[in-house]
Amino acid sequence: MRYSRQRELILETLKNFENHPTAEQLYLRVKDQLPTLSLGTVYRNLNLLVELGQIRKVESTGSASVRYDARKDEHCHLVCLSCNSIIDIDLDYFNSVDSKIKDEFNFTVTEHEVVLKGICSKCSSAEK
Amino acid sequence: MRYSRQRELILETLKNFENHPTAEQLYLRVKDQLPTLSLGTVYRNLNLLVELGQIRKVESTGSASVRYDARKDEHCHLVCLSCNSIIDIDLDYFNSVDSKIKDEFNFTVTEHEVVLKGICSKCSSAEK
DNA sequence: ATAGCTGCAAAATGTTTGCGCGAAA
DNA sequence: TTTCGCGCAAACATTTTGCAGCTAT
Repeated sequence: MRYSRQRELILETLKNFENHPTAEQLYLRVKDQLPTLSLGTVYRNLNLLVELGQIRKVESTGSASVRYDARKDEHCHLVCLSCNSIIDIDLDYFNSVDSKIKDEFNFTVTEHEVVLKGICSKCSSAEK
Repeated sequence: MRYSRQRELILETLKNFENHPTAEQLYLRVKDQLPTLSLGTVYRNLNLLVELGQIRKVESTGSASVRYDARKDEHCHLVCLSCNSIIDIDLDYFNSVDSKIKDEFNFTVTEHEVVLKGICSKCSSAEK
């Protein structure tokens, strides 16, 4: 794979993102530093980076578009139904589940997509 | 809500589906019995039934489109990466997780979206 | 020099919606 | 008779793709 400034900036910007942005949000922010950037390039590079295992997709967030996550390791997401923020949490809880599923269903788990939805602490204190 | 033959057939057909069909797949099958049916109606009714809690959406399956599930209660899905079949399993594993998350993050979990991907027993025996 | 990557625009895909008609109450 | 739901088609939103030119190697 050849170097490209676009890809470098896309990855860099994703890493520095406070949230888990959509392709569009990422596009807008990278565009500030590289105004000729096109949205197609963002999609192409995000797909590439996912294939390379350098970033991850976050699905099931309720939003229409896929969100991206610069964390490489598998983890869970808490999605706040009120403010739509996403909190990352570790996944140790599920280590035991895989072998149980292997025993019971003879199904070999290789990937976990876990999204728990609810109300975050900020929203639950604000909501009274 | 007013009765409609379309909605009745859509729900009925979903219940009898062997898989977890997409809106399109459901549309094609219901159309056999009601050839004037339109795809828009299928979407409208599926959304309605989800709101009423009579069916569920299955997201994160890797497929581009949402799949629907006639099971009303929360449960987990095992998605086979080889044959794309989806297996339903119960979710007792996670009951303990919610309170842990409440303690640790003060986040109140109300919905679980859990998809575990891997290789099903049929595919793992076929694949050698 | 020559792949490979980009920008652009068009296409593809999945889902929603406005409208006028027909059907349920 | 009065709504509500339908069929149809157009609109919409997101993502992918073909192509011609530019850029890293």
